Amino acid sequence: MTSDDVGVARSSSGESVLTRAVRIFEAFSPDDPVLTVSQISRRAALPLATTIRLVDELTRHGLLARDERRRVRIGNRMWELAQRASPVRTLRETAMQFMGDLHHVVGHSTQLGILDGDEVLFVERLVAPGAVVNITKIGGRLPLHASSAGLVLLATACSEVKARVLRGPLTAFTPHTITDPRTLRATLADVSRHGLAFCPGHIHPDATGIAVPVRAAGRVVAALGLVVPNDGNAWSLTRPLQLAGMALSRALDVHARTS
Amino acid sequence: MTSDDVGVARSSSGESVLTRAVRIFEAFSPDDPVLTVSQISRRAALPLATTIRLVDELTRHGLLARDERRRVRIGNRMWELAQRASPVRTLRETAMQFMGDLHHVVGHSTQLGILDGDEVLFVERLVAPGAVVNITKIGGRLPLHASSAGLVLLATACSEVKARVLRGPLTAFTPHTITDPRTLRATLADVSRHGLAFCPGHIHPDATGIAVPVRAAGRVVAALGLVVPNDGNAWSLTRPLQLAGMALSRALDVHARTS
DNA sequence: TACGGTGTGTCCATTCAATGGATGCCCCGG
DNA sequence: CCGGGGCATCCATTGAATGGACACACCGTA
Repeated sequence: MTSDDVGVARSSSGESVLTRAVRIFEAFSPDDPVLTVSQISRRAALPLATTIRLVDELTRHGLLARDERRRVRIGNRMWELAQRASPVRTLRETAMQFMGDLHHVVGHSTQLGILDGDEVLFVERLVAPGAVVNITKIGGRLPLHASSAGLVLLATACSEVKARVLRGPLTAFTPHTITDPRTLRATLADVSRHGLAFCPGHIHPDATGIAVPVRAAGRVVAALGLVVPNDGNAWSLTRPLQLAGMALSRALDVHARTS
Repeated sequence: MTSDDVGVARSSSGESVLTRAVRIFEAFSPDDPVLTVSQISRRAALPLATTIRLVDELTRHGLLARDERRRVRIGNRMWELAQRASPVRTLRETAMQFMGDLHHVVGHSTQLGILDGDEVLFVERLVAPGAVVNITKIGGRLPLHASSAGLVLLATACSEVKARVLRGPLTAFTPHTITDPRTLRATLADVSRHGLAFCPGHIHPDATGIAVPVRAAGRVVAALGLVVPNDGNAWSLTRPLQLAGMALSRALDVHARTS
């Protein structure tokens, strides 16, 4: 075992290729969209030789791409495959015009989120130039209990998700973040009743999040939200937001009926 | 061989797992966003057992998702990974406002395409309600020689791509599609000189495509285009389009400098 | 009730694609 | 000239992946 262990490979570490591929993709982030193979190897905790082979193959498939310096970035084909048939696509496509209108009228950051896992996944965002701080990003996530969009989605989520979130740790972003399960449960009832979530300072002290449900065929499929300054005027924006949410919901129904 | 060949598996057909996974994703299309495992198995030409195993694992990673009837669709995580660090994201994000403005002013379908492989890949589109026929889709592709956006991108593409397209078959969509390599070469020179591609009826008899280059740091990174009715008014829309293209180019430069 | 068709999922002996340490190359800064 | 980092290839080893057979569930028809 120790004597003539010149042996080459003691084979794998018990992971599937797909797992490793996903880890490679996860190595990228908005802050590091371009990586060297070595960086990927370290971040994904994969042997260098293995990383090189996988990156090579993913590149051949167009899921990754390499620039002139042989650095690696995510390939356009990846985007294309994801875009092609994802439910996100149709939602985004019809939502955009309404978001544009809303953004134009209220002049604040507008965003659209869906429930994925136990988080909100933001699929579209229109930023107001010089707007309040907004940590949301397209493709970004926020916990369900802390964000206005999250509360809207959680209020109509299935009981398993509700139970998990109510049980799980309710991490605080600010002193105003809801961290008590009983408060959360009461808030959810409120949100359900009014069809509106109003979250002053829950995520950032200077920002208020407001969100309304977006329905398709009666079921809540997304949350449409605004991020506005944390002043007394926030409430006046709830009406336009609600109208926009209703308009989008109607458009989704029409779209579904004609296609 | 025939007698006791009760043997189970004669193992693989010499394909990597990743190749198969990509084929599974390619089985989906905008027209069939939801498939059964059997359908995937047939379309991807994979044994059923293998398909089930791979679909299972991809689902565990969130790259695929299954509905209540156990049918399969592309998962949100796929979209998220692609979105996160793809160059498409930043381009789309800054382009959107300018596309919105342009769309608002001219009132026709507006689209943004990039060069990927030897085709245009459209990354964003704003449709005019009741507009001319427009076969482009977000995430859709068109050949370089036939579309206005394609000509803009081809005019500034590297010589290898140019050579391949000029050599390759130039398929016709209508009698107006450019199919002669010499005409194509001349047109490309024109497009380069004027910074504009004007394609009446090249793709559809009733539609005119117009496109201008979008530059970042001097290099052409995308093509901004309009699809308008095939009447005499099309030319009057070139000026606004050119302005929008220039505005977007400037915004990309500023964005690059500040980030 | 029986029956064919279709979609789904599990089992498991077989085996080849995947593995990763070793080696060497190139480039850069000291 | 040397050390360090990134990149890439080689190749003996092996376990993850394979896919035919089997079994179950469902549905409309005979």
